[in-house]
Amino acid sequence: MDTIDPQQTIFYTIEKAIKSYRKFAQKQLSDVVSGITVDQVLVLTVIESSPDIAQHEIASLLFKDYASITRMIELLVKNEYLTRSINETDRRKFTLKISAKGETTLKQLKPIILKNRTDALEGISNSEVNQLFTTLNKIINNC
Amino acid sequence: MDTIDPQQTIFYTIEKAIKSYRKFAQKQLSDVVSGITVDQVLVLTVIESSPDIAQHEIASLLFKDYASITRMIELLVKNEYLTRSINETDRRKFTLKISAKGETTLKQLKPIILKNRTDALEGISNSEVNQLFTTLNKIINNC
DNA sequence: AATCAATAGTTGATATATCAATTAAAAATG
DNA sequence: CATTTTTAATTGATATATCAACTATTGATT
Repeated sequence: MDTIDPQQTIFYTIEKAIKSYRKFAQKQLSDVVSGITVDQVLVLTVIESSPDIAQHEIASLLFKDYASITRMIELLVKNEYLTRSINETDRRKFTLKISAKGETTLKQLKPIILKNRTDALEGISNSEVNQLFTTLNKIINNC
Repeated sequence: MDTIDPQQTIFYTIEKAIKSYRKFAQKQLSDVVSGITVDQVLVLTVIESSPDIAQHEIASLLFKDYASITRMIELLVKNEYLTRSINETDRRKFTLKISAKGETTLKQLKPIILKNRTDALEGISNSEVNQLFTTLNKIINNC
C-alpha cells in the first residue's frame, strides 16, 4: 500500500517535541499563575527586554501573524499585564508598558521558565544541542 | 539585565523549524488544491492507512485534542472529502470513509507531500536525521 | 503642497487548540 | 440485571493562526 503516513517522518517528531515541551511548560506555569498562557508570557518577556519594540517586530520574533499579536496584546491589556498608549512621535505605533501586575507575574514565572528549559534538556549534552541547532537551521533554510 | 528571552533557546529553533516547514508545505499544497489545510490532509492520510481508526486514535496520532478532531472531521465531511456514519457494532463510534473527491485529492497531493519532505531535508545526511530523532526523543521523554 | 507608495496596525472570516462539562453507549461489578 | 465505571465523542468558551481587506499615518515623488 502506498500510504504516506507522517508518523515515521522527522517532521512528525519535531512537532511532537515542541508540543510536548509546550504542554509541559504550560502545566508548570499554570501551577504558579492561573489563566496565563505560554504565548502571553513570551510576548511579555520580549517586551521586557525591548521596551520600544513595535508590534510587528514582536510578531516576527515569535513567528506570529500581526493579527495574532494584535489580539494577544488586547488580551494582555484587558488582563492588566500591559498598558498600551499611542506613540506620539509616530502615531501609527503604540507604546507598550508592562504593568506592575505584569512585572510581578514575570518575576514569579522566570524561575519556572528557566527550570522548564533545563529540565527538558536533562541528559542532553551541549554538543548534542549544538548539533540540533545546526540541523534544524538547515531545515529552516530549505523551507 | 536578567532577561529570559526565548530567542537563544533550542525550543525557539525547534518551533521555528516546524513552523517554517508547515508554511512551506501549506504553500505547496495550496498551489495544487485550494482550500485544504495541512492538518486536514494529515487526517485524511491517517484514515486512508487505517480505515477503521477511531477519532480519539486519530487525535493521539496527530497530537491533537479530541475536540479538534471532532471539528476537523465535521469540516472534512462538509467539504465532501469524507463521509461519516454510525458504527453499528459500537454505536459510540463512527465509521469514516474517504469519498471519491477525497481519494482524488489525496492522489493529487501525495507527490507534493513526498517532495516537500525531501526538499526540506536537502543536504542533510541520514545520520544527521537519526541524530535529530535521538535528541528530540530525549526532549519528549523529559517533558 | 498634492499625490502616491510604504508602513503599522486592525478587523472579519475561518481553522485549529485547549479545557471543562456533557451525552450516549458499552463494559465491569456487585 | 441494576448500578457504576469507563469509553467515545460532542459542545461551549476562550485563545491562537492565517489570510484578505481595510484604515490611518508617514515617507517619498513630482
